Amino acid sequence: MARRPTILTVAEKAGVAPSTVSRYLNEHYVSKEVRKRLAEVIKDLGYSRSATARNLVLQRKGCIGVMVDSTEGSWFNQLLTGLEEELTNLDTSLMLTSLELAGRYDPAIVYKWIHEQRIDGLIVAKSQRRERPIVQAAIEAGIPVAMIGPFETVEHAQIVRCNNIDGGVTVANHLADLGHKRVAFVGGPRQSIDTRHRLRGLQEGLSARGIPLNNGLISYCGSYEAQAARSYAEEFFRRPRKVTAIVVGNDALALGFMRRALFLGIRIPQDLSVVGFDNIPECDVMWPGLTSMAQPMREMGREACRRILDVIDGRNQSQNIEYPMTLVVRESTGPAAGVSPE
Amino acid sequence: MARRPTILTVAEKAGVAPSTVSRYLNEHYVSKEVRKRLAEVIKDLGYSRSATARNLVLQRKGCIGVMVDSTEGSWFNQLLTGLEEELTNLDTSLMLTSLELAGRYDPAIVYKWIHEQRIDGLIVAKSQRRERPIVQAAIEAGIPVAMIGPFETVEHAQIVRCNNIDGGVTVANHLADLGHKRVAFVGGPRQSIDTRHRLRGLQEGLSARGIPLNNGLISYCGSYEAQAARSYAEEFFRRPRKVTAIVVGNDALALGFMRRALFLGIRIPQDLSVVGFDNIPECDVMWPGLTSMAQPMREMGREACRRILDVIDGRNQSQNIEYPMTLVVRESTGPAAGVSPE
DNA sequence: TTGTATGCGTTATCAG
DNA sequence: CTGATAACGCATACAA
Repeated sequence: MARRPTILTVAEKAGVAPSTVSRYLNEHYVSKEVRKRLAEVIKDLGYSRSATARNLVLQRKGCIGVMVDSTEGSWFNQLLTGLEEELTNLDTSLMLTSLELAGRYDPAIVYKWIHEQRIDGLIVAKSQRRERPIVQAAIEAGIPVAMIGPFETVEHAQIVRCNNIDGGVTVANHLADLGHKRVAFVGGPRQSIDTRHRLRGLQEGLSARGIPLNNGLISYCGSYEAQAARSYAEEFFRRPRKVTAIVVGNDALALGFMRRALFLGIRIPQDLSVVGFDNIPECDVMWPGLTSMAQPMREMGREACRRILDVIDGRNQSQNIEYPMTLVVRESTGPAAGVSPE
Repeated sequence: MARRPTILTVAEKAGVAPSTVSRYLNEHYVSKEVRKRLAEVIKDLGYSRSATARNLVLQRKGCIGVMVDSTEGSWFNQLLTGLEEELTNLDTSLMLTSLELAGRYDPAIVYKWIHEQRIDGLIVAKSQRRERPIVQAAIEAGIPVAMIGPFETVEHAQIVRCNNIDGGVTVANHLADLGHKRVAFVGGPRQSIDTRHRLRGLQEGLSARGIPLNNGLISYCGSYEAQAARSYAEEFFRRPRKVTAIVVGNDALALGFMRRALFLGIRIPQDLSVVGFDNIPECDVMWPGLTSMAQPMREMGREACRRILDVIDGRNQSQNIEYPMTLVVRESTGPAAGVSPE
């Protein structure tokens, strides 16, 4: 098999210097004729430049790292689609790690990436507070960082998130429109910025419609794991509460909650309407389907990539961006009827 | 910020030649004393070798491509975890593409990878027949290929799959143990090797227990999309069929089937037991949970990586490997009671 | 506008 | 066993 053509092969065949070819490739100044000739030769030869060599001289890795709590869960899946789309365009590869690979929390891999300079940038998906030191380390090492839906805001990092407050308001209006007067909220971790914003929006929205959401109706699961919501549901249905709808911190929790509710024979939405956040694909798997506020995960993933690469290429970039959420109505919400659970 | 140390820095500080350091790094012959000295210097300096430079001289890319029908769906998610674990160890990055990114079928990206020599190896997850030309192109280009659960067998590729026949037998026994005498099967595409093997195992297993599974009880959805199973369920429940259990080609289909069944008011498993294959996480989201035959996706992903890299490194590798499946019993299967649906 | 020369950090070949 | 030296394929400063 013949060796694949290099920049020298092209230069020779076109009768120009290698550096001219390089300039052409990088869209620097080249005379019109030469440009045309090169275009032809390159097509003839089927030439394409070596990313490896290019990265070597540019001191790059051609690879960005993606760090996530857990790759399980569809939240990440959708994000990945966006990353994939953008990185493929940009001819950059990916290193992936979930921090809970071996079942326990182990950020060592990411530290290794940082120290060994394996990555050109770091994307942190849904970070928690405990990941803060890693993010700091990356920033201090000069590695551009983008955070998607972070637990808390971080300086010197690109932040990509949703407008969870508006999302909460939208949910409030949806429920109010259906005639609900007594609504409960159960969040994930109490400190989670997402949970807090969603709650705040919900409160504002309900309040504007004359519906109170006082502390007695607010509680937290302590985590975003479905299991936590199942336990919570157990307790929720044990003691009678006069609510006709419940808003849950995210879909994973909402689905866990619903599952237990169905197990207990609760009818959804006749006895209780349920709303989640994130619009993960599982919302559609369940019967009844879960009404949810969607994040444009795919677009957010793409944006995070673009920003990272902008920073790498020296194009500066504003720090924050917020996407709107959109309501996806399914079967888990319906008109308020009786008071439930009884 | 100081430039990071290179092999030259190390060589100088240790008073040896760069080539000696290289040999040390690659575990070639080096005297004991020198080895010890180098170990120290390297630790002192915090040196780590540049993957880019190494790849350049070794004519590698340090990246393997992963191609999948669709990254949506948890089947892939679990696989990814395995890939991630192994690639991180091996210091190799990833390029990912689903063939249906833009909603339509577009294998152009993979052809580009192959042509531009962007990847050292290709992992094909759950290929369909239409992907055959791409796989062939990769093989002809000399790129090692590993296929996970392929639609059909391919020469010169590493094949990693499950023993679906035994899996079918296990399902048969599970249902027979529960007292089911009339069992139906609904597969994905009729030609899918997975569907065929699962059916064959099921037939063998049932037959051994004296339960017939004749053609009248066998049908196909034509695809592995949940939507297809919903339509199928619609029809299935329209005309009375005297079966107490149904085995579905995979979990995505089984969940779609169940969803429609629940919508129609069928009680699972009292009226009908349902079994799927793959054990995707959604099995646990649903109520009732779906009984399913699990594939060790994570391990299969790791194995595929290892094989690819073995081939790259010149270590030959046998071609096929088959993993056992394990039964995960949830709530969707129960004792055969009446005859359903009525 | 284009060509020349040099370096990016490794590995491999071949003497010593 | 170890040390020079030549690639690997490209980008850039500088000279022309």
